[in-house]
Amino acid sequence: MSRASHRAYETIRSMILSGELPAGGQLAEEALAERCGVSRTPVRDALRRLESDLLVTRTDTQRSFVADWSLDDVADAFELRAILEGRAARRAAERMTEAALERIRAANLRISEAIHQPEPDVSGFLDGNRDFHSEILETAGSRRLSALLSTLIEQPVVWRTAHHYSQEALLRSHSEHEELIAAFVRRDGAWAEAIMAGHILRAYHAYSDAHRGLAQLDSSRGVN
Amino acid sequence: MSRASHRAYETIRSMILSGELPAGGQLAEEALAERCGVSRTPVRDALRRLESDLLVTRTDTQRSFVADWSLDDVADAFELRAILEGRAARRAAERMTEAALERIRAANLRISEAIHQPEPDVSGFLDGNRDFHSEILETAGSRRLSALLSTLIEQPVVWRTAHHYSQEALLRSHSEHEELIAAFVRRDGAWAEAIMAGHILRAYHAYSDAHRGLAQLDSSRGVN
DNA sequence: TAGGACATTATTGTATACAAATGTCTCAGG
DNA sequence: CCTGAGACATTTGTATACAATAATGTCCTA
Repeated sequence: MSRASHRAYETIRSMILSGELPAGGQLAEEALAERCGVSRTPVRDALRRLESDLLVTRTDTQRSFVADWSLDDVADAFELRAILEGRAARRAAERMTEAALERIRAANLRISEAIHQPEPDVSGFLDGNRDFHSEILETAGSRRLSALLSTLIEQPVVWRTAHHYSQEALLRSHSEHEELIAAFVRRDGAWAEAIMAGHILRAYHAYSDAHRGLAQLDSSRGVN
Repeated sequence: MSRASHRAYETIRSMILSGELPAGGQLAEEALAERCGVSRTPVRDALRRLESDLLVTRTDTQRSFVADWSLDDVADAFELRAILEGRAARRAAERMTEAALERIRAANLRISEAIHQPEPDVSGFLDGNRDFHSEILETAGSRRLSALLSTLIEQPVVWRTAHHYSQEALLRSHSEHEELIAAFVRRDGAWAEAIMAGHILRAYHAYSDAHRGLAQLDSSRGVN
């Protein structure tokens, strides 16, 4: 993707993920064009793409809005992710190479370094986590599966909540990754699939707990 | 979607599905614009959309080509479809209403009429089949699941091969639909999921058999 | 003749102008 | 006070011109 178009996509996307553009808010092409410093044409491109990522929705009259993720939608996405990423883990285990295994181990090592600190480095955790999962997806070797999962991984609400995960949840995540690696070492697809599905569903509940906590905080402050 | 843009999408899509635009062939925006009778702008829209449907691929230098589906890609897509559409059937069974059941029965009745003829009406079968599956998807009530499956359902090669299915395969499909309906009547999600997964995988082999037959025919004629 | 620099052509990207559609506000009439 | 028609403002869709980039061809040199 070319310069202006790419910039518009990245800019709008990060504004949505960060919450700078609030859920449910309208996205007018011209306003976005100005904020991105490009013309409407690349903005329209970006909106189409974000729509297929389900980060943006459109009304029947073609107005764009920041997608509003209800708790049910998030649960839905996690459920599908558990199924598909489980399948990816199975395929990855069956096709695992030493080189890929090494990269996966390295990613988990970075996670370990990020979380074993008095004040956990959440961004470091998220980066390592992304690498860990995307290496597995790569090894699974199915373009379709990658395409399907790409719309499920980045969710605005989840992203913003990550900074409130307990250290315990982060440690648990790391140790589940270790178990996954053990399954890869043994090339045991069924095992890898089971662990991965459980891993994702546990992550859902970690999110759900953190989110409930935040919602409570907000309501006691009269926010929202 | 608006007039010109929609027309471009439909036109290009049907040219790809019908094989009028051969797999691997380049898609130049201006040429397509002329054939669709619109300007490049809506054509670009359409290409982006077709790209997210995986009917079109792009090189790293932004040239568009008709996606070339290898046999492995098709197998891959069917495997994912079996998983996801199985899940959809489970959810549909759990949420089934009388009204939806009636629409599903009606779709299968249309299929029955289309195939119980000396010369089966394949287009009628395909239409009824599409309705049957989309009613189930609707009843499943997951926007995400619908979005994921939409990229898996229409595959050019499969589409073109459908006209060579044996009548036996069509009859079998119809009777599997009946069994699915029985699972819906009993609101038995697990049963529905199992039948649906089997149904899709059987459809894959029906395709694969028909395709192999065609390929043999082509090669004996020196085509391709 | 092979290979590489340059010019040429083809193709895509971006900006802009205008058309079409949608949304909003006002105000008259009930 | 409500309602709806119509004018006005806002927003999106489309066409087109031009810029930027990639592909192709040509000619020169070794």
